[in-house]
Amino acid sequence: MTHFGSTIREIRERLRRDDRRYSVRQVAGRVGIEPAYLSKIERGEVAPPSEATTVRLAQDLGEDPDVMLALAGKVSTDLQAIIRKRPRLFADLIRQLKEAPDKAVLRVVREVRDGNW
Amino acid sequence: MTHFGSTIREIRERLRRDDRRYSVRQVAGRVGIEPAYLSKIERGEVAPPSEATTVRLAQDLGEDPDVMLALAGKVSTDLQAIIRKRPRLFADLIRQLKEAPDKAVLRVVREVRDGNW
DNA sequence: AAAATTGTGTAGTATATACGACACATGACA
DNA sequence: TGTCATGTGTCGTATATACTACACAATTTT
Repeated sequence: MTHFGSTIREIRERLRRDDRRYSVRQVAGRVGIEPAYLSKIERGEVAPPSEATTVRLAQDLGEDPDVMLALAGKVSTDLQAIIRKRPRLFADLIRQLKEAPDKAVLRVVREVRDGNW
Repeated sequence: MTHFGSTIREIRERLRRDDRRYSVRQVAGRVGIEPAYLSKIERGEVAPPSEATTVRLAQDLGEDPDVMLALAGKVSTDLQAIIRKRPRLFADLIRQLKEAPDKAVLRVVREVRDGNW
């Protein structure tokens, strides 16, 4: 569950192998947090950071914010806002898709993107 | 935004007109919170309660938990868990459906329910 | 008229969230 | 060999979350 920290650490260390700008200190500096805090996050000594910090961290490491938020046990507030506007509709849809294979979900995504409405 | 409290109050008072069991005290009793707390919630003096309490409250008042959670500014954790398992997929889908009319979303729900996969 | 029920004001609490500041030993490097 | 950067340990804090406990005046019920 505290998969978040170790994942961040792996990604950062991989990037660091050929770019010195990915030390704990430098990443923390760019992301706007204390190095000691990032260190603790990576070792799972503290809970994953806030949504905003997680997103900035994901961006700095070139990762997908939604994926990183998921690892942090969160769902981005903009997605939540969309759901909250039509709760019944989206609740049904999401529960419906719970067991559906990726393929089926992807097909739905494409269908909607191609605007069949 | 603190639409939540007034909505609860209206629903409860409506039910109360022909059922004495829907006083602040009795509802609070069944839901498992202090009457004073429910009173404050209804008047928007405090923030909406936790997810668990909101759901019990919705059930007691015969309302849809997802809708009540939405009014409380929340999205139920079980929906979030589904999203977090496949963040990219669901993030795409939901953002895709943001502007889609209810009709289109409903069609998708039915399509999936009828198991075209 | 007594008893019970109503809603609400006041005050306080326990736990979680989300960090910052500083110091320090170790290792790299020039 | 001195300087600089590295990661991390310790301690503290501000704010939010989610309530409880008690009391009390007003109304309702019996």
